[in-house]
Amino acid sequence: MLVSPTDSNPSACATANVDALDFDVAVVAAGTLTALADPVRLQILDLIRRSASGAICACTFTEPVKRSQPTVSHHLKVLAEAGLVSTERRGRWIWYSLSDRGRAALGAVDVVLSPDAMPDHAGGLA
Amino acid sequence: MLVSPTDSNPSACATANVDALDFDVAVVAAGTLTALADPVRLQILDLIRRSASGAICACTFTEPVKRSQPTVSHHLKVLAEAGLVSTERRGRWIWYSLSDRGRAALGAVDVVLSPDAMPDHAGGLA
DNA sequence: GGAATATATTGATCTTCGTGGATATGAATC
DNA sequence: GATTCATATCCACGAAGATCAATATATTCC
Repeated sequence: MLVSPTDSNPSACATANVDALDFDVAVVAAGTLTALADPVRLQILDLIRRSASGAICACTFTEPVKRSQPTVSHHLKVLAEAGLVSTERRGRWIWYSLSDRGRAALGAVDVVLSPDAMPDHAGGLA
Repeated sequence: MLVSPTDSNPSACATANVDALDFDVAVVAAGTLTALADPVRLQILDLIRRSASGAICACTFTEPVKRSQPTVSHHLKVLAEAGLVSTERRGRWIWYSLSDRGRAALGAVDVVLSPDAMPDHAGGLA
């Protein structure tokens, strides 16, 4: 617990007697957040979530997100490496769906952007 | 809604008839997530949350996060510009506390890293 | 006012990342 | 096997960010 002598000695700064969150744990968390922290990837995740069957073939993304095929492929790889999406081959195409972590992460993003937390915006991502 | 002809014509790829999430909205969301997506900043936010009074003076961070004073100042600025922390001058020092958005965001990070969403880790940040 | 000190800014370096053209890989169809 | 096509990889470039030494700014105390 941190020392916070606000009353006894208001002019003195508190000394930290607490260790910070373990750096390696923080790195893992930051890694997942980095995978989420890109507008195109958020668009991709949102497209998957709003899909009828819960899965979308990779070829579907380029048009709505207005990015080239290599760029989309790159973003899909980042999302897959972060464990946010899973893939399944169907014939000639590869279909992407949200993993459990991806669903939880997207829900968390909604919380961060909810009206309560963000008065200047309406609703979450959708 | 996306077209997903899995049964009627399994060999054909679905055509997207849906617009992606508005790019500007996605940029705002990604901005908040970018502010969160750094291990040192997660450590800082966690230190504030675990503090006794809910506020910590800036001078407290350098030691536990093992970064220089300018680096800590930079991270605090990023967090403040993202609206995740708020500041208050107390005499010679500046105290940082979590804003409502910051509290919500940290809670969301916990969700993302919860055992359910992340089987290979125990508990959230704390 | 001047010294001391807490915090912010500047400048520079190094790394990471988003992007797309060109190309490679791989699976399916004929 | 050859062709077709969906996806991935390679390569290069520009932008953004993390870091810290040096310095500036600002506030308090004497």
